Amino acid sequence: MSEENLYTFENPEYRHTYWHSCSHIMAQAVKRLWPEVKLAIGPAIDEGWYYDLDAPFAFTPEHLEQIEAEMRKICKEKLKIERFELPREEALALMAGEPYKIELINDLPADAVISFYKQGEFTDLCAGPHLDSTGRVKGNALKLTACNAAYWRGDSNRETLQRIYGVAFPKKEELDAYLARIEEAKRRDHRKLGKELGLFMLRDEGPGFPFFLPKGMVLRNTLLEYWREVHKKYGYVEISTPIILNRKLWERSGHWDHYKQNMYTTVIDDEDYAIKPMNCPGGMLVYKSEPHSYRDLPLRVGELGLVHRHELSGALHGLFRVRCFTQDDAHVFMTREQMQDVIQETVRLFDEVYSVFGLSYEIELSTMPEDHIGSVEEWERNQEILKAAITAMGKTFTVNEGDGAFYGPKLDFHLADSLGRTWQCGTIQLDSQLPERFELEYTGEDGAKHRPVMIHRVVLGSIERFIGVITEHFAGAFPTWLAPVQVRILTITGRTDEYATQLSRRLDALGVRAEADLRNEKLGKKIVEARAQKIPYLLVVGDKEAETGAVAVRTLDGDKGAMPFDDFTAKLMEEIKTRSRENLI
RNA sequence: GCUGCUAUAGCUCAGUAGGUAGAGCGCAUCCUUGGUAAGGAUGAGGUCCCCAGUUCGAAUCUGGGUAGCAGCUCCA
Repeated sequence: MSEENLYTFENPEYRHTYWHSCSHIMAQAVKRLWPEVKLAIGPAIDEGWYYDLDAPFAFTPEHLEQIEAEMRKICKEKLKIERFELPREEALALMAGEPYKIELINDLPADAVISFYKQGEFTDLCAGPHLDSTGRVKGNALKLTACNAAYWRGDSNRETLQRIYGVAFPKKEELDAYLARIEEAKRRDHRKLGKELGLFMLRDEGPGFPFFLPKGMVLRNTLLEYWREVHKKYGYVEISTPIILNRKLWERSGHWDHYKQNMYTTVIDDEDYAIKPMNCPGGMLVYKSEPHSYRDLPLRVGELGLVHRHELSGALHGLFRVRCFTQDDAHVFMTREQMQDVIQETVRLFDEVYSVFGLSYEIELSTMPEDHIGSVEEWERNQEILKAAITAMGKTFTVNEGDGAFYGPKLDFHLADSLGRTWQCGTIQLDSQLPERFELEYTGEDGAKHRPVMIHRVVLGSIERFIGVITEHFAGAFPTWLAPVQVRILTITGRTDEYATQLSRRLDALGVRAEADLRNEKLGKKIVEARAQKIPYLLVVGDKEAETGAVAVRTLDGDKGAMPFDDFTAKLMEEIKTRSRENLI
């Protein structure tokens, strides 16, 4: 980066510094207004900053406005921001009234440099860096966006603090653009669209257990039809394993010890059972049900498995976080030599599926967690195989230390939607532990018994979450192949009812999801309602069209004019068949 | 689970200093047959989330639940 660009907002480091200084200005404003408030930490984040505060009252939107006003004053005061360092004892003395800062200082290593930043009457413990003056921040382009709870040091056993979030830009227009983007995201919220489009619902009777409605079910089934097609192509077979299985199985798999807090359990005839939170143990039993040869490997076994997990009530969120969901699971059993090839083949399958939806992704490698089974050497070996496989494909990844499944390391695929937000959907988990626990075997070329290894993998993740993601990604306007209703025929007067019904039947015969709106309503109203339902194709049929066998086509982009019905269907069928994301008409 | 906020018609929301409720959309019926973003009239819909308490009287106040929202923690 050239010298003159260092101090522009495009430079992530400068942006970070700018927001970090904003967090100090906010803390200063809070201390001016309410000196009794204790400061915890206040870093810059991806979009803005926050500061965690311990206040004897709850901050309201009015409080936030007061703080914003004080912040603007501090910007205008153009206070010089200066760094200084202190030995530990003096640092503790300086922060005497701030218990959280004292704790932070006490936790610093003995040889740490303890630095402070001072602006006017306000001084904060901070590693920096910072802007050189509060005057650098444009007071009219900052906004405090929310106030919420956060645990001190992210520990749910410790104090709950109040976290105030803010964001700021060098220009007012940029702040407005940011706020407009937040509004757009709200407009696309799948919970709102799901209700408006009749896709799914949630009831008090089953918190976190979604109901799929007829339209949502069409979407879901269409998605699964595609899933089955792709998996068949990649050599998968499909199975289905029971929802409820005996405790002994879960003890053997390790879930009873490592996952019990999330499992629903029940007693049947005095025996403990668990409702499956994962599909793998059932899959193990299927593998073990018959002998296997090395010639059968890799053996790719898919299962659209319904799992139940007791998630914390506060974690529930529309279809993104539910308590029962269908995983598009699969287990691939293989020899050690096949591991890299299988992983790469799986990534190619992921690429194929995600590209159909126009979703890009980032890969995260999660390594050994504290609560794990298997040796450290085994974990490290498997982590290296995952790294090598994707690196050889020219893909990059970030590392999430200690976030693997209890039985093995994993690659998580975080999908970015059209607003750039990311959601974890796909995952590839490498596992040599379950084959060990279940004593899986195959007969090798040498005639001896060998232990296979396996991957657990999902592409869509949970069908529910994926439907939520694409609902927001497409803002409810699904590509035609996925749309619950693909074509709606709109009549202008009752004179063309018969023609409309006839077209509807012909589309039906072609396998197109079509319906006719014969209601005694104005055309304009029919269009408004069909647009609200995001139906991709509207066919307006009046006397003119009925006479010539034509249809007047309208898409969500507008009026496309009249064309012969057969021309329309030819293009429509092509669009559906190729699963195009663009209208071909 | 934790902190804060919220809960009124199928949906989106008004409202009441405590005296059993309203709009728009939707729905039903009637009139209207209208060419690309909402034609008109009439009508039916509510245990104002649940349970206690205070009160002559609670949808409104208080307490406790439940669910939702924002975030944290946790996660597909």
